[in-house]
Order: sequence, then structure tokens, then C-alpha cells
Amino acid sequence: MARRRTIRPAEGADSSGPLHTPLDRSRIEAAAVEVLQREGLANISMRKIADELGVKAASLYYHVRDKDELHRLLAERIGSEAPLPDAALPWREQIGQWAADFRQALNRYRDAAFIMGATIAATPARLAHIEFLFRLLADTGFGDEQIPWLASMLRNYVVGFADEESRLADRAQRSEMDAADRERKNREAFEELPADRYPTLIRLSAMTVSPDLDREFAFGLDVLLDGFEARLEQAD
Amino acid sequence: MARRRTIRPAEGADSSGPLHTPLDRSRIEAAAVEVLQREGLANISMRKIADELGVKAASLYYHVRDKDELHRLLAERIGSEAPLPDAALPWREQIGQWAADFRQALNRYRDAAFIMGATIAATPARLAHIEFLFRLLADTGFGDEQIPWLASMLRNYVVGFADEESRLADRAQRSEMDAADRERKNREAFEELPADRYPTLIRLSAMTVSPDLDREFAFGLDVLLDGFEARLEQAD
DNA sequence: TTAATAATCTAATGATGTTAGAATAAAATC
DNA sequence: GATTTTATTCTAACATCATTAGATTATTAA
Repeated sequence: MARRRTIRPAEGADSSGPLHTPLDRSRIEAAAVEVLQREGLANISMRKIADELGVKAASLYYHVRDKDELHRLLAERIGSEAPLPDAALPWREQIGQWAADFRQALNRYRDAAFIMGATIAATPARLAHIEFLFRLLADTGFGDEQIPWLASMLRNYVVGFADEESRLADRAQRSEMDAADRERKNREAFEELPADRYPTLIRLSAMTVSPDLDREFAFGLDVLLDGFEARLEQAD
Repeated sequence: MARRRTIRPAEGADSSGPLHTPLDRSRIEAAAVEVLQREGLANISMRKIADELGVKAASLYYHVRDKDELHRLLAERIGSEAPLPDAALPWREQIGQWAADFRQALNRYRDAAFIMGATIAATPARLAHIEFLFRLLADTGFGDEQIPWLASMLRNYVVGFADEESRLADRAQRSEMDAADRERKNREAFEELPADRYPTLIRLSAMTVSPDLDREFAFGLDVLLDGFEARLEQAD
């Protein structure tokens, strides 16, 4: 039984014949990340990933079941880059830190929020996040029957926010305008709407033109946690 | 200039030659809905929609720019099926009603939450929802600079919840088990996890097995709105 | 040296979105 | 009523995609 393979020494030119360092899931994952960052989730294909590795697309299927598994690999990687906070901090600060770190991890990758939303969280790093939230909420005094839904709200808030962020970033990149041009164009778009139908929307459109996303993220989380705290007081 | 077309009388057999009632966006939308409900979003294709209409795929492009526009059409349809609540009710009840109706509309269509999340809301019905939320929050006394983010949180909560619901429903349908079998299987899956790594997750897994989704939806919304109310009291 | 096994490749299948340009049908014009 | 114009659909094709079966190569075990 031939179990292990060694890395083939690449003597001579790279392109002469099938001389590659052997594939494995982690190299495939790395290549997938490369393509993701360069072309976005919608433009990832098995062929492009294979090209990145100097290999034919069919070879990937020896190491990976299908494209869905690749998505799960990407999701797990993103999740694994968000650290868990110091357990000694007060609960609100722990959640604040967790949310900020999670958001940061999501923002490091293109379409990350979308990927997280489209895959199931049955991998170690992502389960660790859920375990962290469950444990923290339990230790803080929330009722067992509430905890899964509260945790889901937290996760949902961060992913939803990051998703909006990434949509904004994509739109900004696709239309190659500077911030001023974009702001003008945005304002024009709002002013084209029928003013009688959407008066409040138009009046408040200025608020959404150039937002301070860090501030808004913290604000929304604070609102959410105020709601949590209200439940906590009820239970006493 | 030939402006109008009349419906061709379908004398004789349907299949004899190119005799169709003419296409238009609304008939295409209806066919798309048909395919969506039968096969799910991932399995919609221009060809299948065309088949549904007894027409070739290329014909669709005369009425619809591309597949993205079709998605926007679907999203607008879903949004237009959620009514706006009675403006005479207290603000929390208005939001409660709005959320319940919106969730119901989302649950009427397969993958609806996903579709809403993946398209931009620049269509009349969806803008009307935003206008409603903005106006209600403004009338209730929230600060102008907070309103867009609060509204985004509400929308995000409903869509996120419905997305989880539809994932649960899909999984339930795909594995053709009854509720009891599913519950057992789910429990087994949790018990396979390493107990030392995810103790709280496993302990609370019972809570997520057969949830009362209506109750949980209302609970989460209540938590969120408690957070809103706290902001309101600060402003006074 | 030979046999077994692991990893990659070739080739193909069937499906997809989209486009260009031909064909057809209805309406407008004469 | 005949002809031109315009609106709508079709044919055919392109490039791309995920995936699979089976041949081929390379490496290890016997």
C-alpha cells in the first residue's frame, strides 16, 4: 500500500511535463482565496483555481468533493481568522470585541458575508464562535431557551452589516469614481425619485451618502445590546 | 410606426407554428415564479423560463435585459406582496405588523430572503417599505441620523430570520423524513461533536431542534425594539 | 523488477447566459 | 390591396461552467 507521496524535485523548467508540488486541500483553498480576491465570488470557477495551481480542473476533484465544499472551506477560513475575545472582560465588551473582530475578518475577503450566509456553520472555527456566544450569554444570565436566538441575532447583525458594506465597496470599485463624484451621483439618483411618494427617504438620503461605517456599526450593536440588557433585567 | 400588437388568435393546435400570446415582462415574471417555486432559485435558468412559456430562451432578452433584472423582478414582486400597516396604530405595533407581514411574504416564495438580500432595493414596492420605516421612525421621535441604520436593522432582522427559516425548510424537504426522524437525526449530529470543545452548544442543542418559529420571531423583534426604545428615552 | 496504488490528465457530457443576425408576423403607408 | 416599416421571435452559435469516466503517469511496496 503506497501511502505517502513526497514532493517531486522540480529539476529543469517548470513547464516541462507534469512536475508539480502535489496538491492538497490547503493549497487548493489558498488558490481559491487568490481567485476570490482577484475576481469575486461570482467569478470563481474550478478551472481558474486549477490554472492558479498549474493543474487541470479535474484534478481538484480528487481532493475536494465539489464546489460547495470549496465554499465551506472558504467560510471556515474566514471564520478562523476572527479571534475570540478575552473572557475576563465584561459581557458587553466581550460581545463588542467579538463583533468588531468578526466584522474585520469578513471585510478582509471579498463577498465574505455572502459566503458566510450561504454555507452551513458545521466547521470547527465557526462552531467555536457559536460556542463562545452561547457560553457568554449563559454565563451572563440569559435563559437557556433564549440563547440560541439571541446568538443568532448577533451573528445576523454582523453578517448583515458586513454584507451591506461589501455591496457599497463593490459598487464604489466598479464605477471608478472618486468619493465626490460618487456622492453627487448618489444624490442625483435620490432626487430622481418621485418626491411625493418617498418624501422621508429623500429627506434622509443625505445621511446614507458618506457614512462613518465604524461609528454606525458600533451604534447598531449598542442598540441591540440595550435590547438584550432589558431582557436581563426582566429575568431578575 | 407599428406600436401595438394584438393577441394572436390561437386557431388550430397550439403546437402548429409560432402561435403564442405575446410575451411581456409580467408573463415572464409569472413563469419565473413558477420555476422558482418548483425548482428553487439555484435551478432557475432562462431556458426553463422560456420552456414554461412555449418560447425560446433568446426571446426573453427582448423584454428583459439579463438574469439580474429577472431577480430584481422577483424581489419586487415579493416586496409588493407585503402590505404596509395601519398608520393609526402605536409605533411598536406598526413595526410588529410590518415585520410579520414582510416575513409572511418572504415565506411564500422559495429562497425569497436570499433573493431580497442579493438584489438592490431600487424598485417601487421596496422603496415604499423603506419610506414607511423611515417615516414611522421619524414620527416616533428618532433622530434623523439614526433612522437609516435603525431601519436597516429591522429589515436585516426579518430577512435574516426568514433566511434561516427557509434553510430549515429546504433541509427538511430534501431529506424526506418526518419530524420525529429529523429530530433524532439532528440530535445525533450534535452528539457527534467533541463534547469537550462545544459543551454549551451541545447542552443547548435541544432548544434548536423543533422551535416554535412564530414565537421566536416575535421574541427577537421584541428584544430589538426594546433596544430602540432605550434610544428614544435617551433623546428625551 | 514487478505489482499495486495514488495522483493527475484527457476527453467528453450536458447545462448555462448571452449575442448576432435571420426569419416572420403584424401594422402603417401608399 | 400591395408594399414598406417595425415589432417580435427564432436559429445558430460562442464561451463558459461543474462534473464524471476512464486512461495515463508516477511513486511506493512487495
